[in-house]
Amino acid sequence: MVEVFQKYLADKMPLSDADWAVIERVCIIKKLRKNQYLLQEGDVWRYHAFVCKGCLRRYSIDAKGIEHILQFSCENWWTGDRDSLMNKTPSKYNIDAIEDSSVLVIRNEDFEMLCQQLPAFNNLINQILFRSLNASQERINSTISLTAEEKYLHFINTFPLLANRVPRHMIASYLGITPETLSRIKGNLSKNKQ
Amino acid sequence: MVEVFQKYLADKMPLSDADWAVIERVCIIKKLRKNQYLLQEGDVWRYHAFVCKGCLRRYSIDAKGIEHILQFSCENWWTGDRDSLMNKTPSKYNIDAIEDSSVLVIRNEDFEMLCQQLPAFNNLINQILFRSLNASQERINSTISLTAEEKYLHFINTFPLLANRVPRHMIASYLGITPETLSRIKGNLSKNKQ
DNA sequence: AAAGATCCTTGACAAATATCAAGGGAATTC
DNA sequence: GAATTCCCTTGATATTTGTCAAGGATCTTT
Repeated sequence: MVEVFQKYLADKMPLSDADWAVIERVCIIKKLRKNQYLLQEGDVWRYHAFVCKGCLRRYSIDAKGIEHILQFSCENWWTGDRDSLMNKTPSKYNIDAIEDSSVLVIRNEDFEMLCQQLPAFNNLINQILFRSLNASQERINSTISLTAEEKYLHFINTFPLLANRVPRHMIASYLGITPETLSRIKGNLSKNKQ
Repeated sequence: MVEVFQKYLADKMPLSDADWAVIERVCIIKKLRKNQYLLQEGDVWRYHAFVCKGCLRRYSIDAKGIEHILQFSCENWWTGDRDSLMNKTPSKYNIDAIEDSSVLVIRNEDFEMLCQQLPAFNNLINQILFRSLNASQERINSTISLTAEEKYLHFINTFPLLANRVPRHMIASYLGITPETLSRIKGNLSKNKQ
């Protein structure tokens, strides 16, 4: 499974055998069954996590017990809770597997060592941070400016494979609408397409 | 005006006279009048911008001509468009001043030089990035999980000074609701407080 | 000081979305 | 294979929010 990570890195940065040896040494593979937690609310998160296979979701549970999905992560995406990681505070989020998954995790101290020893790795991580931030800002923009229907269309255009892979009620949660509303939107779109 | 930036840096990292001399050399101060643009949609953004005095907002305009405010930035906050900056693409956003303001900008190539020459500066910038990302994620979470009233309460609790400083219709835009809805929410909250 | 522009609130009505309930089909578990 | 669970859709109704219009207060410009 670590080969997935190796290929991912090699696609994005120069990766010598020596570099890979340093990285491989600190990689830990976790296999998760469907519905199994990677992180539970209240725990302190201590890793950087890369999805080798499968799909995860990060969500919060509000005072009424309703789940709100903040993020999906499938192959080649990163997941975790940087706030808990950096501040060493209990996380407000849960991360669990939507299907059986394999996740590669690296402890934060090992990760920082990699960033110091391997400038190309550090640059890659900085780029990923930038892209994460930009994606977050773009998502805020679409969340405050689009109707529910526009949000759904934006989602299926942006993540077509994901849209066919996760349950509709989870997509609804991610979009901040109810499953019934999403069902009606899909019905309306089908009607108009004919 | 650059002293504001100097004090901000000194509060957050060790800052020798030599360090400050290197930084001061690449600082540019821009004075903006109320409503004057720092960035206009379609332009390519080329700076990192720090607000020394005043208040700015970053917003998009949708297909119907409606403004959606993504972010406010007042004293000691950073602003800009990293997507446009990094990809050298035309920005989808506008940034303008809500009141007369002074903004310190640094060209990206100078900024990168500072990050390379001054490790403490680089660390500070990384921390700021982390905090920006965490704040964005937290905002997405609250945007998909809270009612309009809860959003407003969250906003005035999180940014009490800002809430008294920017027009209500801009707060409504930032929260993704209409000014009329915000007015009714405020009225309801006043009624319930009695 | 007056005129004009902007901000904000309120009323009436419309539209979008949520809530609740029910039921059918598919997937999962035993 | 049967029972159970989960997923999804649909109908009816309630609630929240948006739209449009109007008017008063405040701020800005002349």
